[in-house]
Amino acid sequence: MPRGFPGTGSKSLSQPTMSDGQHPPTLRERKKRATRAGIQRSALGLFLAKGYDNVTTEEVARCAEGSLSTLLNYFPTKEALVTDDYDPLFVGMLRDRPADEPIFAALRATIESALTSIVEQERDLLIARAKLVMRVPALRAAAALDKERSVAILHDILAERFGSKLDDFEINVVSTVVCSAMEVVMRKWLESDGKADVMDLVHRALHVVEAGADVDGLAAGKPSMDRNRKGRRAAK
Amino acid sequence: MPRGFPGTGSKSLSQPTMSDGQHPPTLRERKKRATRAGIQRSALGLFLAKGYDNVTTEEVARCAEGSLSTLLNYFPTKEALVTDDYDPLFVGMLRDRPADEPIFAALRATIESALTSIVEQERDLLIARAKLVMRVPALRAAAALDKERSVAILHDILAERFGSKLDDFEINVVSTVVCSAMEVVMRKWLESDGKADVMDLVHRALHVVEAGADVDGLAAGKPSMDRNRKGRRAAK
DNA sequence: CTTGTTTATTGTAGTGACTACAATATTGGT
DNA sequence: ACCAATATTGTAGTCACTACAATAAACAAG
Repeated sequence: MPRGFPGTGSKSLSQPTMSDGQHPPTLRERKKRATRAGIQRSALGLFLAKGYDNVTTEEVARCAEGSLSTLLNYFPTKEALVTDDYDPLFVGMLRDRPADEPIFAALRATIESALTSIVEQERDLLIARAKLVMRVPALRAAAALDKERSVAILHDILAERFGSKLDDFEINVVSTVVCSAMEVVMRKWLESDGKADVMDLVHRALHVVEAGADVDGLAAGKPSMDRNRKGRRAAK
Repeated sequence: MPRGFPGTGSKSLSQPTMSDGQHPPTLRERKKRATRAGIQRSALGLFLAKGYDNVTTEEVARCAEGSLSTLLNYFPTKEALVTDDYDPLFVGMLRDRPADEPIFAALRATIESALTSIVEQERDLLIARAKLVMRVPALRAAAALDKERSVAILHDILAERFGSKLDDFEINVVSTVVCSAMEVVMRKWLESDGKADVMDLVHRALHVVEAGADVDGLAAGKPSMDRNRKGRRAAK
C-alpha cells in the first residue's frame, strides 16, 4: 500500500516556481510539487491557526500526512516553510525591459506588472504569508537573508547597465536602497490589510529614492513631483 | 570556595553599554559587567579561532570558566554573544544636534563623531566582530533584527522633526533607506579590512541617498556633487 | 508484467540551542 | 554574624536539525 503524501493531490495551487524544465512534467515531478505544496499549505494553515512558535515541525509533517524526514527533505528549515520566492519572476521581467528605458521607469513598470499579477492570483495567500512573516521575528530574520539575494540580483542588473559608468559601491547603495524601500512598501501595505493602493505606495517610495531623501526639501512641498503618473496623498 | 567567573577580572574592555545608572558602580554591578565581558570575549575568541558553527555554547561557557546556565542568563541566544549595540551612543549624539541643522548635515556629523570615536577605541574589536557577522548567515539574520531597532529609533527622531510636515510613510522610507545605506558602507569598509576611508564611503552613500539614486543622472557625471566636502573616487 | 535502476520516503539515533525550575552560593546591608 | 536579595549552577526536557541506513515507489527496458 502506498505511503507518501496521498492527501495532497489537489494541484490547484499555482506554484510560482520557475518551470525551467519545460518538458511535459513527468509524473514524478508532479508528485514532488504536490507534496511540497501540500506540506507548505499544512504549515501555513497550522501557523496561522496556532501561531508559528506553537507548532512543531513534526506537527506539520503529521498534518500533511508525511514524515518529518520528508518535510526536512523539502524544506531545510522551519522558516523555509513560509518563504515565497517571487524573485525569479521579477528578475525575468526586469531583464526584459528595453535597454534604453530609464532604470527607474523600468523598475516601476516591472514592479507594477509583477505585483498586480501576483496580487491578482494569490492575493489572500500573499497577505496571509507576509503578515505571518511580519509577526514572527524568526521569520523576519530569515527573510532578511532572502533579501540579500534580491539585492544581489538587482545589483547585477544595475551593474550590467551602469557598470562602466558607475562605481560598484554606488551601485551597491542604489540596489540596497531600492529593495529596502520596497520592503517598507510591503510593510505599509500589509498594515492596511492590503486595502491601500500598492502602486501608490510604490510610486511614493520610489520617488523618495529617486529624487532624493532630502527631507527638508520634501517637507517643503516637493516642487518636482511630476515624475510619477499617479496622484499622491492617498492614505493617512 | 568561590565559584563564578574568576578569570575574567581584567576590566580592560571598555564596554560601550550605556552607563545609565550613574551612581558609583556597586561591586555587584562591576562583577556582572566583568562576567558578561568575559563571556563575550571568550565567545569571540573561540568563534574567530574555530568558526562560529564549530563552537558550542557549552564550549564558550567552559572557556569563560562558568556554567552554561550563567551564559544563557547573560545572553539569551548564541547570536547575542556577537552583538555590539552602538545605537544608544549614536542616538544620543544625533538628538543633541541643533534643531535647525539640516538633517543630513546632522547625520553626517553624528556618524562622523560616533564612528571615529568607536574606531579609535575599539578598531580591531569592531572589525573582528563585524567581519564575523558578515561571514555567518545566522549572525547576519540576527543583525537584521537589531537593524529594525535602529530604523525605529531614526524614525522617531525624524518624526520628531518632520512629523507635522511629512507623512509617516515617507519618514519610514527615509529612515529605512538611510540605515540600509550605512549598512552598505560598513560592508564595503570591512571588505577593505578597515583600510578604506570610512567617512568617504559615508559621504558617497549619503550623497546618493540625499541627492537621489537617479542612476542615469549619477552616471552622467553628477553635476551637483559640491555637497560633500571630501574628495570622491577613492577606491576602485 | 516482470526486472533492475533510480529516486523518494521513512525511521533511528544523535547533537546542539534553549526553557523551566529547583538547589546552592554570594553579596550587601544591619 | 545574620538575613534578605541576587547570582550561579545543575537537571531534565523540548525542539530543530543532521547523518545514515532501510524501505518503497516511479521509471525504463525487456
